[in-house]
Amino acid sequence: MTVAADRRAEARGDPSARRAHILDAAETCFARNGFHRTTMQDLAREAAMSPGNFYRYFESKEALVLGLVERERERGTLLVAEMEGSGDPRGTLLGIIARYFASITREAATLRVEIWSESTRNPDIAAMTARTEAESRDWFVATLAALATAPGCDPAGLYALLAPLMKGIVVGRAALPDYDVAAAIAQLHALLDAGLDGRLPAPPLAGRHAGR
Amino acid sequence: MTVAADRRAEARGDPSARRAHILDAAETCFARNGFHRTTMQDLAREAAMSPGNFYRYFESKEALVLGLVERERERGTLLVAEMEGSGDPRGTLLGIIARYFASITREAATLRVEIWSESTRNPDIAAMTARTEAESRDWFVATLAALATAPGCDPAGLYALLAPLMKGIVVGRAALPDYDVAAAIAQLHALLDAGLDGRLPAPPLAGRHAGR
Amino acid sequence: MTVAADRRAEARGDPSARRAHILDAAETCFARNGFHRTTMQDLAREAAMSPGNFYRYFESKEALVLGLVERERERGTLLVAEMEGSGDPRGTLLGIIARYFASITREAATLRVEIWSESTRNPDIAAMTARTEAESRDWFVATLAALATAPGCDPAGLYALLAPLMKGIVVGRAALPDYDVAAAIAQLHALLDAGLDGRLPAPPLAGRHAGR
Amino acid sequence: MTVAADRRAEARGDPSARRAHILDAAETCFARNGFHRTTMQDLAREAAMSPGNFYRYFESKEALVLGLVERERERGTLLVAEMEGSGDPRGTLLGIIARYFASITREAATLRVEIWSESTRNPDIAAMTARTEAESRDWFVATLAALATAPGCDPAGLYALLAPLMKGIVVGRAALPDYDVAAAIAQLHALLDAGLDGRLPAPPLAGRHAGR
DNA sequence: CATGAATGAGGCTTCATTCAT
DNA sequence: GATGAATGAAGCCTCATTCAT
Repeated sequence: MTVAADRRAEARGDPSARRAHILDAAETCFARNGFHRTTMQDLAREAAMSPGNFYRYFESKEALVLGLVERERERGTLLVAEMEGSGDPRGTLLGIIARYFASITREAATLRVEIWSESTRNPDIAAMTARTEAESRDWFVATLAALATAPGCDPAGLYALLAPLMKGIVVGRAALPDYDVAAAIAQLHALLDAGLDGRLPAPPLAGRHAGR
Repeated sequence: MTVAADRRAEARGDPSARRAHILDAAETCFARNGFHRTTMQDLAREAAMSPGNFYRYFESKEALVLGLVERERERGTLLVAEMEGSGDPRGTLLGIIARYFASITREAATLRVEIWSESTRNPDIAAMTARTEAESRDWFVATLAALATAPGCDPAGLYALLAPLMKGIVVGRAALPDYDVAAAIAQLHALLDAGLDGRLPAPPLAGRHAGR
Repeated sequence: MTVAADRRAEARGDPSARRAHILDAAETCFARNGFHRTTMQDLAREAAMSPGNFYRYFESKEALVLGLVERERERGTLLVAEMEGSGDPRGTLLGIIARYFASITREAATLRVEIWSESTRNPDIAAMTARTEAESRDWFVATLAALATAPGCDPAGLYALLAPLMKGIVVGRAALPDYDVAAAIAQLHALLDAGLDGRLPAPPLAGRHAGR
Repeated sequence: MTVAADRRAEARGDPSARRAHILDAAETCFARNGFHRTTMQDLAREAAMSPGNFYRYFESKEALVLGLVERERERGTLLVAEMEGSGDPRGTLLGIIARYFASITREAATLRVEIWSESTRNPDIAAMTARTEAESRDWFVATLAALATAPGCDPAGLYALLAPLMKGIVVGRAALPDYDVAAAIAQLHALLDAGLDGRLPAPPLAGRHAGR
């Protein structure tokens, strides 16, 4: 299919393709300049579309961020489902970590931090972020439990370690130009192995089950 | 200096007290509503000061964030110096972690994420953040080395684990309403102990040297 | 023509039926929300028609108001002609007054005020309004003259009283939620009777001839 | 006082002078082009003021209309109070009618119709219009009662005639270029005299007391 | 003929910054 | 020094109108 045909197909009818196209542009712009420094004009230029047209697909500029977060969540779900089909649980786990935290581009990391920041101001985004986090935790804990190689492994406890670790790596990637992601990931892998092997000491007191 | 004297100094022209007062207001406002949603009018109200007056002490609204980050860095340096005087290195380490990551309020965490986000847009803030991070790392590595209880302890490697972990805890505190900070901190403490005892496996490959 | 046939004619291309259908929708929308607060999308929804289609029948949104005023004028002419066939001049007069001023709905009154307001901005509408007014005056004066029961009756003078009175009743109906139309109409009827009976004093000076 | 000094006095402090200045500009613009066709830029030009500055004195563009209506109401109250001091009730009555309905400029009439039209859309303006109407009615009825020269005079009934008559004259003045205000006013005066003399027949049925 | 997606000018409003007092 | 009224450049969004299908 030619590019022109592709454009026409996109331009015609299919609203979800249109939405996706807009979200692509928003992703690019927000990652590049941040939500607050991106104007609807910037977006229009990036999406090769008039400003007014956005509002046929999204209620407001804020709704674009929400759409972005939602799409990211769906993509995660899809990716997991896809990789789980491979029948290699450990590979899937490492793959997910790699995809979402290790080999993340600086722009993507920046966008992630931006979204966490918006989460603290916008209830809708906060809700979507919480949902993503909950789904992520459920999957991780289940997967860690399945991969545990020793009875001493505490999947929930391990996730309580992994989750902030992964988030912190994203922050480092975004905010520190010289951040050594590889080193952090190597440490994370070693930690993961140790955890699955039951070689990580449980914390002394209660509180070993993460979150609510 | 008494509080009254302090107030008087502030009421009259002591520029550094004035700056501090303004930064206090900025901290409050930015933590409450975020940088982009705080207007100079908000700031003026919070600081009980005319909007025009800010510009005698700070170049611009952006400079306020920079001032905030700088002050935070100085405060960290001061706090460390103070606590190290106690002659209890382990207590100092745990105290610093508690002060900056464990017992952080939600507002403070939010502000921290906000600043990380701004770091990705504003080179001055990025530089200041990088400097803070470098100083933090140096101190942590030195302190971990001093506290190591076994030859297998790898201070730099341990820091490569602790640093993102702590950042991630801040993100969780800020972006997830139900985040269980206590559980994460308990895990961190256990990890720290294990690390200092050399019970954490080093990552297989190198990667412990900074680089990109 | 049956309703079904009418619908079919409308569904197919009969342009004048199409125009009427559009004007119906415009009347509904403008009465409900006013000219300036009605969007072409609102109109499209009301008329069950695409926005673009309006422009095949009317030049612009403004032209719709003009069309509305014109239709209203024609309807008035028709109604008068119809009622005059009854051979009851007095009944016709009272009927017209009732139809146009007494039993007017609030929405209709609102629309009338809206149109007067637009008259002051749009020359085309002003011209149409003036024409309607002129025809109305001619008919009223002629009818009053025919109904006069005493030589002292001054039809033109009486109309100079009736015309603003009727307009004012419409304004009251539109702008004052608690306006008592019935009371005003009762007064108007009494006034009309008195005028036809020559019991109304002529104004001292001239001034009964139009002109500015 | 020089114009420059005047400008300075106006520019300095006094917010109510500033509000008045803005309302003057709004009155001019709204009368000239109507509320919906006047942009904040137009207003800014007319008021020799930047667009942003309006919002220090009025919440929104709509609030300007409300301010205008309110000021008009207050002016009416003031004017009445002033004229009543003259000790000539009949002169006061005729003066008020002249001032507000007879010698009204076309622009003023246009603005009045515009406001009636807005009344049907904006509850705040509707409330203010209703209040003005109520005060107007109270004063008219009291004044008519005081001026009645015969026991047969029905002040409330007379007002139910006068009120729409006056409104209708305003509509005519605004919407009909050739409207003969003088003739209408002459009729109104004659009607008023007849009413005060008890020479107007009461309407047959009840309903002789206007509105609620 | 009809559609409805798309356009893009322009409206209202906000807010960082300035400057006369 | 300090004030706070004023500025004016954008920013988000709406909506009459067009035009490819």
